[in-house]
Amino acid sequence: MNYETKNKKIIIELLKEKKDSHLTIDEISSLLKEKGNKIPLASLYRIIDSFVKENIIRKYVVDNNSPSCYQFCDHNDLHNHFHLLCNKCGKLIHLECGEVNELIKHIETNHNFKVDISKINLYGLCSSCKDSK
Amino acid sequence: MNYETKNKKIIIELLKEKKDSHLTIDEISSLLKEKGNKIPLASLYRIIDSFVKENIIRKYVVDNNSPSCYQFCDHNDLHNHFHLLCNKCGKLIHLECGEVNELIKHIETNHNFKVDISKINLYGLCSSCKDSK
DNA sequence: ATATAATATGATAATGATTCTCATTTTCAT
DNA sequence: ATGAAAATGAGAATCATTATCATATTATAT
Repeated sequence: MNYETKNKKIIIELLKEKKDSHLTIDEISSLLKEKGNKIPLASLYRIIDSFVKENIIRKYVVDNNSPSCYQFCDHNDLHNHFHLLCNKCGKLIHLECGEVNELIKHIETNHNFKVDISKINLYGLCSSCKDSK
Repeated sequence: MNYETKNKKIIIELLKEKKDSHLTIDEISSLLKEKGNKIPLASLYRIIDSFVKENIIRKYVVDNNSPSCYQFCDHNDLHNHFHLLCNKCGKLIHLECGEVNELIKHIETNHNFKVDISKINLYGLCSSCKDSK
């Protein structure tokens, strides 16, 4: 793995520290600035994309004109992680749920398609919007 | 439903005709031009977004910097119908699979979120791309 | 059918996330 | 330590999508 450069180390440190949130590039940039590390956006994108390719960081594509989110990928707890998005209030809900693996396994064996769990976004109504309607 | 305006009728006609492919806004624009209908991009986006909101058209967000795809959504085949999209070759696979209902039911009862099955798109690798890698 | 209110349109500019360029700097293998 | 290879920083460029706003079309009430 390539943790070699100074920037890469700084970034991976931060993302490990914030492993419970999913951050946009801008948020990551701000957090780095707070710690005195000004890394330009272009570099951030480059470095984080390289981590994504190496499966060290996971990328969540929310929608086409909102920024993607990134999160440190602890292989122990992230493999059941996907997202629910409320169509009404826009809330993003992280779901840690093993049930999804049944479906993925089924699709892989019966329909011969390898589903990328990190890209799963299910749309619908969150608890509050469901009731308020 | 609002099929009322001339543009809306033209667009929905085209998308019904092409219901077996998923098209980007640019592709739709070109197809319309070929038929002698020049509808500006801004209008296309507006109209198609309204169809998406009405569940007449389905939107696929492929990745953040590639254009979204749109496809006519026939309510008659929507029961267990959702889509697989290959991240490598871009192929769109229609899947009629009841298994997904287990997951949806689970999420609704255990996580209190009402999933809209018509918006489910799963991303990953299709059979040929899976092997060719 | 006509007048008026409501909504849709078209043209264009603006936005904003992401990517590209390229000269300079840092890293790594020898 | 030295040269090749890769990473960096700064800024501009890209490009899908949205916003703006004056005009045109559609729907509603008389």
